[in-house]
Amino acid sequence: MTVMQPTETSEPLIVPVCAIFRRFLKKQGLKFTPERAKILDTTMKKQGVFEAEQLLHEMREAGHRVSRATIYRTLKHLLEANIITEVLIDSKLSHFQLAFGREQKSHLVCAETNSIKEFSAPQLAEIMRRVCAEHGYEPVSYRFVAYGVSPEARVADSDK
Amino acid sequence: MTVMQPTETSEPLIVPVCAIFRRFLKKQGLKFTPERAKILDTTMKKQGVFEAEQLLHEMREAGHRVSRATIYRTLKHLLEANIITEVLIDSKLSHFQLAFGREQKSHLVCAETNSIKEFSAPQLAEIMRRVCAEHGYEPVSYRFVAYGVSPEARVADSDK
DNA sequence: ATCGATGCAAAAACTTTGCATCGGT
DNA sequence: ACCGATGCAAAGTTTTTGCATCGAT
Repeated sequence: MTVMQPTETSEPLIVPVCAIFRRFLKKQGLKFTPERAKILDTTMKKQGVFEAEQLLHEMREAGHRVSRATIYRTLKHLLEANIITEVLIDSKLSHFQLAFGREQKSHLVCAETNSIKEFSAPQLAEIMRRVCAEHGYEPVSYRFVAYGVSPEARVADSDK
Repeated sequence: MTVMQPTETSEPLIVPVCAIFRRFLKKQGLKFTPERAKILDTTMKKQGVFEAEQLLHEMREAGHRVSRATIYRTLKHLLEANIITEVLIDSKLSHFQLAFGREQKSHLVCAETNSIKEFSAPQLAEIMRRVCAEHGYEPVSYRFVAYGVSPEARVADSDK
């Protein structure tokens, strides 16, 4: 699957996410291990969406010895800690993206090629807050994916 | 994926979805079989989101002999025909919901209990159209899920 | 010294596919 | 009659789990 980079580069994180994660773990009575540190580290360098297996392979190529089980287990904690979020791109694969200390990114997916573009729309957070308020919920996060047919796909279509 | 705008009615379905499906199948050179009819039928009676396995078990309990393979294959066609859409509720499971001839429904998910509430927000379609326009995409559909902590979950929390 | 974490491999959960046969069009 | 559809079981993918050992606090 192709992932296009966001057009606007997001500035480096000011927030020490690592400290946030440690605090989260401690609060849950969990431990901060070198494996978790390495996974968080690799995750923080990610642009756009990524998958668990992808992360595993990248880490192994980088020479880090981490098991598949630990990747999955840590990803769950990062999700719980709201450091990453999950996005629905297509069926059956879990796609993650960084969330903490960043503006929430939404995705524009080409309905034909499945290519992914990121975008931001502050209105979305607004809608989340409003809907939560209407139901007495405490807002946490949201996910928005727009599907459309890209110009490239339309060109390809007319070739047929 | 084929393009089909959601209509903006929340009224009961006037459109004979069955005919829509038949037309879709014919256009693709596919056949309308009794199994597909039964699956569509069961699907149309669904409220809220559902899973493939769930559908399979319900159909079997109702005495319909349909194979798991056919369920999955048909669900794909219903997705293609934009009669159902897919929503991300939590990891790893594909959740579907009726889409055709209905206002697009979004979901408010409790971050603690995973309970799901539906809601509508016309602004979302607006955002989809705007983002698509900005990128030269032809709008197809969108998905929005808001996560928050429900009042019930907060009560349960304070019990601890 | 605890008790959670890790790695591994096995298991589970979900989805797809090959193949022989059946049945819409 | 053709060619797609079905059911079944096997295979494929992605994710989880049991268990013995390790290591953070």
